[in-house]
Amino acid sequence: MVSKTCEYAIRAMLFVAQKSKSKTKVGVKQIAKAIDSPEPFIAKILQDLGKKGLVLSAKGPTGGFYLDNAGLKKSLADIVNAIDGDKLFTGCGLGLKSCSAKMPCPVHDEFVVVRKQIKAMMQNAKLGDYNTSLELGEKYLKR
Amino acid sequence: MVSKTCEYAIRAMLFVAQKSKSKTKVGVKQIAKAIDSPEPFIAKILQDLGKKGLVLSAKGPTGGFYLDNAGLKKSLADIVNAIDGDKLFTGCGLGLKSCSAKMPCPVHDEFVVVRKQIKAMMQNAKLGDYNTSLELGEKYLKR
DNA sequence: AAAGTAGAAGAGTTTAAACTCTTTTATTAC
DNA sequence: GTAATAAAAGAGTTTAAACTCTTCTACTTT
Repeated sequence: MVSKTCEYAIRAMLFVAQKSKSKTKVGVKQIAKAIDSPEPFIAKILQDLGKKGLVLSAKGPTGGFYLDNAGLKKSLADIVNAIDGDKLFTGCGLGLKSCSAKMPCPVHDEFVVVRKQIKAMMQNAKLGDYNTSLELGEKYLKR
Repeated sequence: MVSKTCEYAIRAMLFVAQKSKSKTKVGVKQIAKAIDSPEPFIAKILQDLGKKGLVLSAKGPTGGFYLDNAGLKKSLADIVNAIDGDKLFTGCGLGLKSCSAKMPCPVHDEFVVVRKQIKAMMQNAKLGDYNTSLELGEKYLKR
């Protein structure tokens, strides 16, 4: 559905979101541990997301990654778009370049419906929405 | 959503299905041309599908791949399952191994809904269902 | 039976995603 | 201002998916 890179990105961002609620910045090491991912790899991903304005960071001691209130309102769709592009939301289900309403692949209509639902679901899911359930230990970011 | 291999597989099978309606067997060369895919690669894929009982084949002159009536009733879900496995239908949206109702990732519930829809859509889409629209040139398998 | 066609099988190459390592630069605490 | 800390940046490696090539085997037509 989404790339592995994107999966790591979402999990990392959900963790950063959780910590940002209490104004805490988190380092790469802490994030990697929390989501069980290769440390240098998640560093790369977060740098990329930082460049694209989806996460804030501070260097030096007490530094780390964090989100402001605007950042907490970003959606999963924003992350997916930043990492994987909009292929998931708009691409053809059978990989055809020119697939469209005018020149549809056999399953075009069916896929349009499903893709719309995926997009809506991901646009509706905001990074800040999961803080409480993560805090309560009802939801997990690793294993 | 599905692997490129799987996209080729579905397109090839839809083409074979179309030709099988008129009891015609089609060779790899013809299939590759019809769906615009690398010929040796689609050969591999079809061999694999043949081994798994999803397509029939005959060697020698006038040979090729074809489907019987049972084969025409196979669904896209069957193809996806044979090539990509059931990851798309049952895997975790964030890549967690142990994600389940008991130990859910943050987006578990949302993904369960969407996956169910994808599965239903693909189970409902049978290989033989598209013969007429392909014949009429309303739907396309390449470009 | 011979010739030609077509799939089967296995090994091999290419490419892109996934992941790692090293060096640099910025910031803060002391 | 110095030392420690943490992210930024770039280059490099590994792995798996995507794709290719060659040889073999089976079948059908003449």
